[in-house]
Amino acid sequence: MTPTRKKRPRAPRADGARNRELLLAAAEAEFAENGVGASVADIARRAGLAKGTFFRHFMTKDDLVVAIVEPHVIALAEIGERLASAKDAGAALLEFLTEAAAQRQQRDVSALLAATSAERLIAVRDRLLAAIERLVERARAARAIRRDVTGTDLFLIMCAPIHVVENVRGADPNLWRRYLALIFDGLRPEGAHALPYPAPEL
Amino acid sequence: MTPTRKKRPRAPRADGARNRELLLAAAEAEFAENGVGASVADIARRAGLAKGTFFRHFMTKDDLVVAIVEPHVIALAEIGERLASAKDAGAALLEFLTEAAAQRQQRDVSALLAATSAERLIAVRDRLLAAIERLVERARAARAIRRDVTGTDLFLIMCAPIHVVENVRGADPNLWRRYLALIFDGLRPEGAHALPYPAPEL
Amino acid sequence: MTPTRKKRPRAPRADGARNRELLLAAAEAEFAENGVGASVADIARRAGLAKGTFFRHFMTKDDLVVAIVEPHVIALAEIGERLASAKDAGAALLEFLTEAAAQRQQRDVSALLAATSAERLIAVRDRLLAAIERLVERARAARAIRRDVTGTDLFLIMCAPIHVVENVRGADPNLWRRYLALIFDGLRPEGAHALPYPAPEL
Amino acid sequence: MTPTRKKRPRAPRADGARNRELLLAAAEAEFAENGVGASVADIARRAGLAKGTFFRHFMTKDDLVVAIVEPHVIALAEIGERLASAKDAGAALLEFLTEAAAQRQQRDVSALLAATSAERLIAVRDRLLAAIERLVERARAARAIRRDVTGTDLFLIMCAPIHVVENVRGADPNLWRRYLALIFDGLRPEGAHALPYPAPEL
DNA sequence: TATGAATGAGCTTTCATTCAT
DNA sequence: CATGAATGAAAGCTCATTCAT
Repeated sequence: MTPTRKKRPRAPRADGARNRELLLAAAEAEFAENGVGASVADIARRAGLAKGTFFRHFMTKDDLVVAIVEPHVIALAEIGERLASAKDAGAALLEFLTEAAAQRQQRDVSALLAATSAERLIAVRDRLLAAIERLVERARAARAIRRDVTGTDLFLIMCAPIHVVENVRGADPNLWRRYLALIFDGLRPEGAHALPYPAPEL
Repeated sequence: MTPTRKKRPRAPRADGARNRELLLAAAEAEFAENGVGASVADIARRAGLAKGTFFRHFMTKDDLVVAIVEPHVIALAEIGERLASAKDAGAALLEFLTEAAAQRQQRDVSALLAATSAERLIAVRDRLLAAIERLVERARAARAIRRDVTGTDLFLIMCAPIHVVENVRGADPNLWRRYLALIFDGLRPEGAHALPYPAPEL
Repeated sequence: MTPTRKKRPRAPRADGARNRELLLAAAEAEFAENGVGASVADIARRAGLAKGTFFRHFMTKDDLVVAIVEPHVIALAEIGERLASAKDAGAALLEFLTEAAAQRQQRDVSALLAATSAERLIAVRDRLLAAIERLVERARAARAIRRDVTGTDLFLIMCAPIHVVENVRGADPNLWRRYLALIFDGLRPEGAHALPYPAPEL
Repeated sequence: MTPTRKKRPRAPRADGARNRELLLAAAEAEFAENGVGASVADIARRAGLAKGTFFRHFMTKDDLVVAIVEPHVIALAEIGERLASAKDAGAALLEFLTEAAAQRQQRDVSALLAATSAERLIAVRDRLLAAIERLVERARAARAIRRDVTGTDLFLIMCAPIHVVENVRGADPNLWRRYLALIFDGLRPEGAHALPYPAPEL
């Protein structure tokens, strides 16, 4: 009595929301392996869905990129917001940067972010920026970091540890921690030299 | 066999060497704007030449990438080699990094380097690496930088200032100097903290 | 990322299997007229389909050639196998050759066969070869053909009647029958002269 | 005092006629190796000349093909004409066919011939045809061949031995002699069966 | 709603042909 | 006259996107 309409097995009554997740997961994996150039066809296949289904969930490939980046940015903002009430402001900032880098072991948010005309991402970016700003202010007040670095500086430098390591083939997947430590030492007040050029606005 | 008909008046016959430069310049501009994915057609158009002309000068698109990157790397290596005999080893290293970043305002050597199956680039990369190694050793001996950073570290971190600034629209074209200064402060012995993970080999 | 704009109204959606046939037919016609060099674009146009559709059905132009040749070869092998049990072994061989030539009025299997890196065709070719071998043996045993011709000889000579006639413009489409008869007379025992060079192996 | 106008050595005062020969030889070699698809650039390079020079001597690539085929056809016609006065008419015809096949060990005249819109070749073809006609008549009169084969038949069948062997990789370069013998046996009066379809006109 | 066949612009590359030098 | 740089029309193939089913 269970009607079988299709010749081949289909995903067992997969509702829309589930498929969207499937696609996002597949895309994230595919982007990690092959970069943002990964084809929609490959993503759909990896998700076990048809190309048409992809375009039901994301009007363009660009939308997918946004949909991937956005929650990462939000998650990061939330981490920042949570750490804003930590006792040790310096440690909080370091932890934030660590989380930021750890989140995208794979391909970089900033790369994806650059791959899109991200009108929509600006809102969440600003939320992240605000969170970082707060962390930086507290760390500065606690003399944990030098006076002359701003939230924007941190926002920009946040991805550097991953970038630095990006093209090293066969490197330890935690290698970025080395460069985060190195860069973080540059943020400390000890041995700070005056910076040329003021911090930018975004 | 396959006849080719003409439509537009012929270009006024330019000198070959000049056209090669035109193409390199166009490619550099196009890569800067649209990444390495920029199409040969666009590059040729920007150079005011036909697609066929492109392939007279570069057998493959890959060859173009090599042709763009190689002299940059060589020039950098030469700068490094020259600075190896400077009196102030710390200042020499800083100057090297400054030159390195200044050279490619645009898209990054390391990205281009990654975009090619660069058998031929490995040779020049190793020359660059050797030059950096020397600068680092001398700076370390002069206590201008911390003991625990290696030439490889410098090689990897060298492009970071540009990367950091890459996606800031409408920023001061010298903004990277701010981040170079910040990162360089992290290399100094003062306030250095132990680094997790050893430096990688290339 | 790269948007695609539409211009002409969409084709009225045809069934996939049907389009594959359309493409095969178009290709066969195009190959017959212009040789294997005929372009994919022309084949698609002749089939009333877009280029992209071609590559959905045949991953490579080579695959198309295989797809065209293979069933012909198989059909021929089957004819040969069927005729192996005929009473008159000499008549059977002649009939086989007649069918072989009749099948490809157009461009030649052997030419197409040569145009491809036909890993996959070798299997069917061997099956055909085996069938021919059997026919030849029986005909030889029945003294219907001379002792010194082999299956390989027949395989090679099989296409000659078509070849001979290939470039005669405006000829009777059955003209090849004349040359098949002529060639077949050369295979008979009567008036056979010794052959220089042994038959080749394939 | 010997004026040196050029930077690089040039062909030592090569006059036009010589270059034409160079190009023809190069083309013949190139066609033999790579088929008629061989590129003008490769032919010119092999001749040690520039592409421009090629087009001074042959207005189109097609003209080259004609220029290559024509002398072959003429040579063949001359052989035929010479053999027309041989004593043994049957042997003369066989020798003619042998020479015909031997001449183009490499790529086939008929293939080249098919590759061109050979208005110009028709004249020489007719001369060849006439020569063959004479040979056939004499052979027929001498009862060396069957009554029902014509000069046109011979003209058409002339290339078959080469064709048959064309796609056999790694075969003895004289293998065609086997098939010429086989086919020639079919032309003999002994054991001749009636032919369906009359001989064509050209 | 999900599917996947169809689409066509675009990609890199080749090559006959032209023409400034 | 010879040269070889320049041209641009294909060619084979990919891929985001559309839409009939």
